Order: sequence, then structure tokens, then C-alpha cells
Amino acid sequence: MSSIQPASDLTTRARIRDAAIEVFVREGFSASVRAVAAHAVVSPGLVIHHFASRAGLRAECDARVLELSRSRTDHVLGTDQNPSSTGDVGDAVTETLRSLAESGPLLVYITRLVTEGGESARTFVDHLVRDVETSMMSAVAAGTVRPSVDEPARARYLVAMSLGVLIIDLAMNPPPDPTDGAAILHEYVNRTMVPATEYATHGLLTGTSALDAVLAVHQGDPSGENGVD
Amino acid sequence: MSSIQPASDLTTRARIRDAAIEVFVREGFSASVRAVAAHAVVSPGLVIHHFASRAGLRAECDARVLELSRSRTDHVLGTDQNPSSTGDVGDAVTETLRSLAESGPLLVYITRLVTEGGESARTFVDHLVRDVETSMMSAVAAGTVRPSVDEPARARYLVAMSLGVLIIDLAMNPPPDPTDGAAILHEYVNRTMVPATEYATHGLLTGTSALDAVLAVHQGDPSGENGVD
DNA sequence: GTCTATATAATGATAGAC
DNA sequence: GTCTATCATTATATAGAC
Repeated sequence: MSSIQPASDLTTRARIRDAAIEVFVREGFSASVRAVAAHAVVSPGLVIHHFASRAGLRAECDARVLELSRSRTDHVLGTDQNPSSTGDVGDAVTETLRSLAESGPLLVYITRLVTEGGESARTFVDHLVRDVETSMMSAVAAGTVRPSVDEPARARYLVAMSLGVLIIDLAMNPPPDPTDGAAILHEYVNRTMVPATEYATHGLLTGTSALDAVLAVHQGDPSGENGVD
Repeated sequence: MSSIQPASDLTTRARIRDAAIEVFVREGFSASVRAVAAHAVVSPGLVIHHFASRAGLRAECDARVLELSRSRTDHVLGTDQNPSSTGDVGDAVTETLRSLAESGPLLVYITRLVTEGGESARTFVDHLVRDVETSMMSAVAAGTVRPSVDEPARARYLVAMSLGVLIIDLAMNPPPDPTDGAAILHEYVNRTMVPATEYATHGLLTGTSALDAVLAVHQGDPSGENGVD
């Protein structure tokens, strides 16, 4: 499946919105209203007529993408946690990316959204962090994942890692079709699976001196106010 | 030090270029020639006169940033490897980021450059990957870092991780002054030090079944052609 | 709802005076 | 080298016909 919905059976307004999402994925958020109109095969004026302004169109696209990603991850992660987990790195993140990839352009749209920052980005990331924290907690309880001295911070770090590595991978290996999330994720996993799993299993360092030093500071100063620079 | 060079003692051409770097850091690469001219306190025409086109100016900025980052990391990493390493996560990456942060706007410029992709981005990342691979090899020889089944892939992954986490951190926590690399890095380290060191020391997982499974595929198919999806 | 035509602003780039 | 003035293009957005 390469598009969000079949082009028919949608209001023109929805068709323009979906066309805009695809154009934003292909050309970036700097794409013009004209480019969107051309892709939706309508006049530029009609785009503005439906969304009042370019910013309005953009906001609607963001909202749509967040809504789609929300319902998809809710479905995948189920009522409690994911039962089909096979010990992958970072359950909730992996499952969320997989889920986003299934609906074509969502994956790249999200990476652009997150990179740009702003409120929509924070909404998405915060939600994902919460999911990851939950899935980590149950994985810790199940004994498959080590506990952390700071579970919320680890969840944040895991999300930043996963999204960040994906963003760099996309920048270094531009996909032939940015709207084909499945193919993108497939290549991405191929390129990163070995080092990612290795890192998740054993870490990098042989000793604990670095961690001991960091934890000493962290215990005495949990607010992180007096960090190392 | 918050700027690249004292504003005096530079040719106008160099002043415009440095002003452009700062404007690109503050407003993104979509900043106009006029905005650059205003910041350099010259006319828009003069900018074009010196750099022929907007693309020419941008290319010169990229080249300048790459040159600066190159000479800085060469200096920091020294003839062989970094002797002042204190067991931080990813020697060469950490030292490179620290070095970039010292010259004000470089840090954020690099993150924008890498995110955008393209040739300059690949040049920078490839060079950094090579540095990391070298520093990892000697850390492995010294016994402080575990060996990897695929050192080049691990080096790539470590670079993607470090830059990626920084990019997400910047997007989620926009710095008050994007040209103050030192402050940005300080905050970044404060937010990520604990989970990053924890992860680098112990990884995430308690068992090796995931790694075993991945390595089984990797051994039989080193090209990565037949990856898991 | 949808279009064409247009107003208005901003952009990159040029020409020529000094 | 540097400026002012201007052109050509493109952008968003509006007005009004159908």
C-alpha cells in the first residue's frame, strides 16, 4: 500500500490534504501551494478556498498525520503491551515505525515533522516516549530488558536514538520513493540491524568506570543541574 | 568564543560569508539573500556580486564549515588518537562535537547540513565515520571497548546515533541562542549523559537471543542483501 | 464548489552610477 | 568595491464569474 486511502471516495478537501502530505514528503515543507494544487489536479485558488491559507493546509496535514499515527500505534500496541514482541530493540519504537511505514508517506512525513521541531513534533515524540516507557517497564518486569536508573530519561533517549538514526539514514541514503515507507524501513533495518542489536545486547564499553562516574554525579544531583561539560 | 573570527581583519567577502553562516544557523537554509545582506550590513547586490548566486554563497558556506570542522577535529584527535579520553561514549564523536561547539555556530550548521543530506553532508559524515572507526579500533586494542562483528557498520551506527540524538534534542529543546554551540552542547550532555552512558555500558537487553538470531543471518549473508523485514 | 484573473509581496538576479 | 534602482519570477492570497 503506497497511499493513505484510495483516491476515490474522498471529498475534494480530503484529496487535496492527502496530495499535500505526499508533496510535502517528496519536496519538503517548503513545497508551494501551486505544487500541491498541481498534484491534486485542482486550481491553486481552490486549495486556499478550502484551507484559508498555506499555514492552514499545513496544520491540517500535521493533524491528519498525527491522527493516523496515533490510531495505528494504538492498534498495534494493543490494550496493554505488544504480545508479538520477539526481543527486537525497543519494542514500542520498532512497532511504531513499522506501523507508520505501512501507510506509505507517513514515515518520512514524521521524520520531517520531528526534525523541524515545534508543537506537533513534541506532541508526537512525547506520545511515543510514553509508549516506550510503558513497554520498557513491562519488558523489565518480564526480565528481558535491564532496569534503568532513570526510566523516563531512558525512554526519551531510546526514542531520540531511533528517530535520529532513521533521519541520518534517510539523509545519507535518499530513498528512490520517499512515499514508500515499507521499502524505506526495510533498507533501514538492513543497514542498522547488526550494530543496533549488538549495541542493545552488550553496549559498547568493557568496564563500568564511566557509568560509575556519571551515576555518582547523578545521585548527588538528580536535577541534572550540575552536569559535566 | 561565540563567533568564528573577530569581525574586523576580514575581507568583506569573508565577512559576508560568516554572516551568512550565522543567518543560516538562526533561520535555516531557506534564509534569503536579503537577510544575509542585512546581517552583514551590506547591500543585497554586493552579496550576489561576490558569490555570483545564492547557491554560490551557500556552497562557500558549506565549504568553509567543512574546512573548519576538518582542521578542528584533526587538531583534537591529534596524530594518532585522543590521549585525553576519559572513557566517554564514542571518543571521536564526542571530541568532534565538543570541538565544533567551541566555534559557535558550527555545531548547529552541521546538524542542518547533515539533516538536509547531499554531498557536503556525506563528506562530513564519511570523514567522521572514518575517525570513529579509527578511535574504536584503538579502544578495542586498549581493551576499553568491546570488539564488534562489523567495525565499519558499528562506526556508521555510532555516528548516526550521536548526530541523530543531537538533532532530535535540538528539535525538542530549541536553544535560546543557536550560535552558542558551547551552551547547546552543555545542555545536550546534561540531558543525555545518564541514559547514554548506561546504554553504552550495559546495553538494553538481558539475553543474547536477539543478537544470536541477527548474527546467524549476518554470518550466512554478509552482504546484508537478505535482511529481516 | 471550482475556476480564471488579478492584487500584492517577496524573492534572486541584473545594470549602471559612483 | 559598493551602492541604488530595477527587472523578472514566483509566492500567497483575493475577487468575482460560472
